Amino acid sequence: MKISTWNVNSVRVRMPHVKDFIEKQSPDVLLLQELKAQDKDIPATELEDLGYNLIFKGQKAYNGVAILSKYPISDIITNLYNVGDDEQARYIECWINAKNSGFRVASIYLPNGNPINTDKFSYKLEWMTKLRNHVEKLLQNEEMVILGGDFNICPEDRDAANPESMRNDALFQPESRAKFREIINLGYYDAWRSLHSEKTNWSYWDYGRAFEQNKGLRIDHFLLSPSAVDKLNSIEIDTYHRSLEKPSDHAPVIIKLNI
DNA sequence: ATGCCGGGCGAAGCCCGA
Repeated sequence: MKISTWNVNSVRVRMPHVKDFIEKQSPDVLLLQELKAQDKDIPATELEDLGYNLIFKGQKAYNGVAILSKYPISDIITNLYNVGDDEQARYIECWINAKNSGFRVASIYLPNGNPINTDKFSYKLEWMTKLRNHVEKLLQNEEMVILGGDFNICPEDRDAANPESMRNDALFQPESRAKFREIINLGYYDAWRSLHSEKTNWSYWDYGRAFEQNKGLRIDHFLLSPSAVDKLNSIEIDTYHRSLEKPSDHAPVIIKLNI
């Protein structure tokens, strides 16, 4: 089972890259973030024609998340808040009816939170509390749970090429990291760290010269429930699709599970 | 280094990202 997450920074602009990625990697499940399109402007038929069932939550200009699956989809959730409370399209979750064993998967676009000392940072922390409370409930069912997406958190200093330049960044604040650890401490495993205790790698590079200088951040994560991490076989970051012309500023992250 | 990128919106310049 191959599952990938990718912040595409506009699904309409990135469609050629998304198609190329699917042709080359053919993931069973693909989680997308930052669609930057309202529902009616999302190229749904085009994506479905690539061989996927599709669910999404769009929003005008900002955010937007989707799940593509080769297997049937059910039990969809599109909001961590009460209905009508959160208009930002940052969360979508479903059950994947895979052949032998199903699993739950979420596509997450966690708020950036910059600049700190503003309501944007407060919103980030509030949103993370909502996420924590929700994913805690998911563990109670003892299902395989796979949380993937752009978490906008560097879990540790070694998850940035230049930690000192990040000290005042919302992605690096002790409060942000503490909230992230709260989720880990519920019993979720950072897939990258589960397989690579020392090795560092980036999933995001700022536009400009950051990619050629390989100065990036590791902020796109897979968090796996105990029964899911038991099946984890590999994780890789697809830098090829960051190297193309007109790329997203994020690279796809790909995990393989023995299911 | 904070927006010098890049994208959306809407038709110029501002909001947002990390």
